[in-house]
Amino acid sequence: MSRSCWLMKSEPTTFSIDDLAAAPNQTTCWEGVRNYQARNLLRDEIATGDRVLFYHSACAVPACVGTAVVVREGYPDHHAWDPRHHYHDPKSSPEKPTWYMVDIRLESRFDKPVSLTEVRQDPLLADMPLLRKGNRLSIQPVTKRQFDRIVRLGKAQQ
DNA sequence: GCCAACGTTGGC
DNA sequence: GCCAACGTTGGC
Repeated sequence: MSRSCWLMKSEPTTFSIDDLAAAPNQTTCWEGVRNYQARNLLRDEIATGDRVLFYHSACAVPACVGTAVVVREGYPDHHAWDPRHHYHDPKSSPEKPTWYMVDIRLESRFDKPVSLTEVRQDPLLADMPLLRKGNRLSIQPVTKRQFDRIVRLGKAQQ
């Protein structure tokens, strides 16, 4: 039973890896996913102990900036039930939750960001879903090999 | 700010 | 079930 690897996107203006580092226990719930494909991953696939590449999207330099570990498996995103919450969704209820989230804890911040450009230039990373045209999925599967490669590229000394 | 790609909604 | 309209994502 090996741990799976994932890439999770976040807009740094909304929630950056610095925000994760500053959070209590350097842990956060990955709230606000409102896409069914990503929801299915959160609910059914992502397990405690899985590794996560933390990716900054929609910013000046889109890049992988660190890693995290899943510390709590999929559970209902209760923010969807709160009418005053930004992520409110009337479709979802405590009886029949539509949306799920996991908790992740910071594992490492890279010495240097591994930019999208750098990922694109690396032949070992050519198959990453991140590079597929039009791909907007905010949670993506990553192979162990791809994960390890990016972690290596994020180190100051290689 | 632009725009391509994609997901969702809703009329029919 | 089809598909046009609309909203969102995210690189550039």
